[in-house]
Amino acid sequence: MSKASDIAYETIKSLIFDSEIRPGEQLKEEELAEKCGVSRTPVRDALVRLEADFLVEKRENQRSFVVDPGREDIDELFTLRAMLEGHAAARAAERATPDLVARLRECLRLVETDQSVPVFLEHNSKFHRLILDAAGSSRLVSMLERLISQAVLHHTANAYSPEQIGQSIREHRELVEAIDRGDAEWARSVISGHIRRAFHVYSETLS
Amino acid sequence: MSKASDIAYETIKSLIFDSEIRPGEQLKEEELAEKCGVSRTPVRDALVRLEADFLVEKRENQRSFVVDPGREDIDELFTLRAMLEGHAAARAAERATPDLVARLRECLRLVETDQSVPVFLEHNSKFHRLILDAAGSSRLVSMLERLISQAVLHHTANAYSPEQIGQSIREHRELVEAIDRGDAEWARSVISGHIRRAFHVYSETLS
DNA sequence: ATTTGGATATCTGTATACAATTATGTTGAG
DNA sequence: CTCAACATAATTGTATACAGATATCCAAAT
Repeated sequence: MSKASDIAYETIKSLIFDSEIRPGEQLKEEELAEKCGVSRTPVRDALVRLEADFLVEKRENQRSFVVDPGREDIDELFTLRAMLEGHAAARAAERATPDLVARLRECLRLVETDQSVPVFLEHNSKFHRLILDAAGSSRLVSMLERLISQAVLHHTANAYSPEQIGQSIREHRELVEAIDRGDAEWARSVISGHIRRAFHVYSETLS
Repeated sequence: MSKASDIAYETIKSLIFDSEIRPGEQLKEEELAEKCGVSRTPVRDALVRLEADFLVEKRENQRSFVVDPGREDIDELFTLRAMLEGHAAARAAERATPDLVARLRECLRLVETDQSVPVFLEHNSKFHRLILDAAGSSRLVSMLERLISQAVLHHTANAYSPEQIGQSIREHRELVEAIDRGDAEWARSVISGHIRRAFHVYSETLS
């Protein structure tokens, strides 16, 4: 997409992620246009895209709102993610190259040397991204991107404990081994469990 | 969405499904605007939505084209659909109500009395739609809608022979039984197989 | 014949004006 | 005081104009 349209898209997305616009809140085109420094036209483009990302919903009265997923939605979200990402991992294992494995290991190594939360979060998403790309299915990639951006929405500042980070890293390590050996089903199982566990960690911060 | 925007969306979609615009062909906004009887603005809206549906792609040179999925893409498409629709069927089985089962049976009955291709097609999609709605997950619904809206899948249906229609109906009947008994895994297996089979039917029309 | 340069045409991106729709506030009747 | 009906404001939808980008074509040079 073009410049102004992209600016609008990224800016609005950031506003949502940084909770400067809260779930359930209304999005007014003119207001957003001003904040983004562009006209309403690219803002409308961005809103349509954000709708496809499940980040914004347009209600019957034609107004746009930031989505506010309920507990049920979040459960379903993680389930779908586990399923799709499991599929991605399986495919990645089938098509694994030495280069991919090397990159994954590098990613792991960086987290292991510094297990602080921000470093972990950064390399965590990088790790998942590598696997996703390795699956080599553009549709799968965009579907998962949309789901993941949803999950992040409610859970930006999640408090991972050191033990939980340790467990995550162990799971990642196991996943790399599964991929390295080309064992698709092993890879699928590991990552499904990994995501289900993440769901429960998240669940507890809710209640 | 609004009137003109919806008209553009539906019209362009039809043009693609009816092969009046072929895969790989360029979509020119002004040309489409004229065909739809609206201005370029709602056409652009429609194009962004069609992009999210994986029906249209915008290349680096900023031009829009009808997607032309390769054999690999189509395989992946059916795989994803089998996975997601399997999940939908499993959920539907878990939450099955007598009303849902009755509706599914009614749908079946109508096809059994008249096994012609058009009647089959209509009730086929209605059948799948019922299950999808029964799964009760809005994200799952829209993800599947996007996958199903692929032109390929539409063209598949026309290739069904009487025996294949018969087989499809038998599978549907089995699915209803699985749902009626609340057996999620049975439902998942039946529909996965159902879709994988559809893939091979389609595959043969290709070569 | 092939390539390079640039003029021209085509298409897309954005802003803006105005129309249509939806929300809000106010007044008056019961 | 409550509610309906209307007037007014706020917001979204669409068309259009123009600017910017990309493609196309043709001529001149090698």
